[in-house]
Amino acid sequence: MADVAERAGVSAITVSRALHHPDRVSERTRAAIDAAIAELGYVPNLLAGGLASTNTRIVSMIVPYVTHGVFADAIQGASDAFDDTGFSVLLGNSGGSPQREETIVRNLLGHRPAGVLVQGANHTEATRRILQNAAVPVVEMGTLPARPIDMAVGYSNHEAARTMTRFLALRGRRRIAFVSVPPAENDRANERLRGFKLALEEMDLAFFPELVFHTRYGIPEGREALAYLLDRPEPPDAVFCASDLWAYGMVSECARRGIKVPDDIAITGFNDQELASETEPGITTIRVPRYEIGRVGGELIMKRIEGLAADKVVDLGFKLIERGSA
Amino acid sequence: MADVAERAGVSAITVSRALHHPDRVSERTRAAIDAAIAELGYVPNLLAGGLASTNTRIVSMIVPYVTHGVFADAIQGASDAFDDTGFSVLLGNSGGSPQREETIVRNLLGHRPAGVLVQGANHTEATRRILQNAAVPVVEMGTLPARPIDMAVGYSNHEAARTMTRFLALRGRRRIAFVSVPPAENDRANERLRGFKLALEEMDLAFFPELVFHTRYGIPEGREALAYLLDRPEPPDAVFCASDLWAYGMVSECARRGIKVPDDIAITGFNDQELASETEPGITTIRVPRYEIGRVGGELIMKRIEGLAADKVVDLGFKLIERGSA
DNA sequence: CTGAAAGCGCTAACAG
DNA sequence: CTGTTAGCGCTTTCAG
Repeated sequence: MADVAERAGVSAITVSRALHHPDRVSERTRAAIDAAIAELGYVPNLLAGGLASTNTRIVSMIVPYVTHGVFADAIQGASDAFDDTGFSVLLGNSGGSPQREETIVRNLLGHRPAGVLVQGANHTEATRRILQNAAVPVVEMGTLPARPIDMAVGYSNHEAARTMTRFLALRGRRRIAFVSVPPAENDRANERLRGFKLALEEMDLAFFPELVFHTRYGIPEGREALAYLLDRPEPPDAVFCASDLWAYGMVSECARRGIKVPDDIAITGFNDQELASETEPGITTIRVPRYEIGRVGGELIMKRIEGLAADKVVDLGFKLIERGSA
Repeated sequence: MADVAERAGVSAITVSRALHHPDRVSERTRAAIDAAIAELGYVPNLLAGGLASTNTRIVSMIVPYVTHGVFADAIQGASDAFDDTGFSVLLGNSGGSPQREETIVRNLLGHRPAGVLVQGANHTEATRRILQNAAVPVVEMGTLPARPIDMAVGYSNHEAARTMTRFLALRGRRRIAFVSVPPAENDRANERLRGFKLALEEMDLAFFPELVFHTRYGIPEGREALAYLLDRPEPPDAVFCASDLWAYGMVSECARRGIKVPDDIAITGFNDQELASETEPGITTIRVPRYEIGRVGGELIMKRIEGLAADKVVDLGFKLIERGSA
């Protein structure tokens, strides 16, 4: 910056001002500075700027996996929200472990981000404390936490699961299976299970522990889940899948086995990914605002950075998409 | 850090050493410092550290889209490569535009990353210059550029497309259609088209401009492409899809229309995404090292940061996966 | 509209 | 093994 200043015949602070508040600098000096910057290929050192101003253009974002379509969409949403603001996303992925999340949060906060976006509300107590003390806007994404760290944007996994389960019950289903990841790992999964159980209770249906199947994400895993469930002494007449991938595997496996969906068995998904409309019949599922969660999360952060008031908890809702598999 | 030093009864530099070179500090003072850090909840300011040492633990990564599975895998790979190193990924997404990429590169370099990972080799001249002058390791991912900026990791899109096209020709296909994004946008697409044309020539087959279809990524777009191609006066006997999504749409559309794959028409994909094995018949496609590209890219950066020699260009190869659709 | 001085929080280099 | 000094490149504050 000193070089630029010298070449433009001004002091460093004037260069700084030309960069951040072009209107506070005369047109002539600004032109000279711009020319000098271009000639020298000057790239401002954001570390120095951030240090001096205690004020960066970094937003940290922590997700469990980048490869899971739901989170990739959220990252894209946040990234888009920062378009043309000069803000960038500093990414961390926790692999779904609150312990790793804590390590990552600690590390990412070292970069003094202007805000933090974090997936879910399942944090260690230390993570909560650290984030609260960080004195930057924090958005928890994807759920509506009872006790938000700061802000949150998402939808109610509990209500979504409840809605879907009631839908199945109202269609006359009596033995509803539940397929999910191990709930200990994952607060979304927990919420969905709670909503599922509540709906069963409300509809006077029994909960069958032997019809609960935990597995990893994936289409083949859906097939395995179906095989397992059909092997029970009393198989289910419906399956609530907590992800479309499993539902896809099941519907395609049913086609292969000649099992009629939804006549013989109803199958529902979750997330409404691109796949969900590709089976025959299409998968009845819950559409969630994957991209919008990241986008609105980013916007909430930006609002607060600009000193504006921002909502504490934004419920983006969900939608039951009926396609034929239930 | 001053507070920590005071509380531990040492100077700031000793705290710094305890953090970065624990073995250069006596066990007692280290314990005292660790205690002080824990009590105070001290989070080191990486901006100050980076400024003082001209040495950050940030690696910038620029991809066209986060939501495209291929790039999401690469991000995950790079992120995993940095596990337990304290390095983080600073993400930029260009939307596929070299012009936007230039803006992003400029911005991300301001954070003085220790390395840069960038998708593809299709950059503006200014981007090339800026990256070369940045004096940090740079890895171009996903292609094997003729004129790499610094390092590269990927596979030959040209050879992959050529291999697949020859495969179709050897199976007796004569009128091979080509479905891709508009090539101007995208160097991978360009490379694939070149490989496709070369193979046609080698196999004494004609290239039919009317059998080239450009569209966006997506399953429905695959269906549209198929409809278009079947509507030609002389329809193709094979379709080379530059992405599995289109191939998926086509194979499922063929099933719907009662067209026999591969007897009536052969269909091939590219990337080997999860979908590719889900159609009936499965999609014959090119498996590319999506995750490994990010992973190895990250490792190359790390090697160079550690002062080790690193390969200039790493060819991770590709593999033709034969599944039945061709 | 422009500048001088001071300092952001840390680490390199040198000393002891 | 520990400390002192100086300075990284920028912005804040206060002047002019």
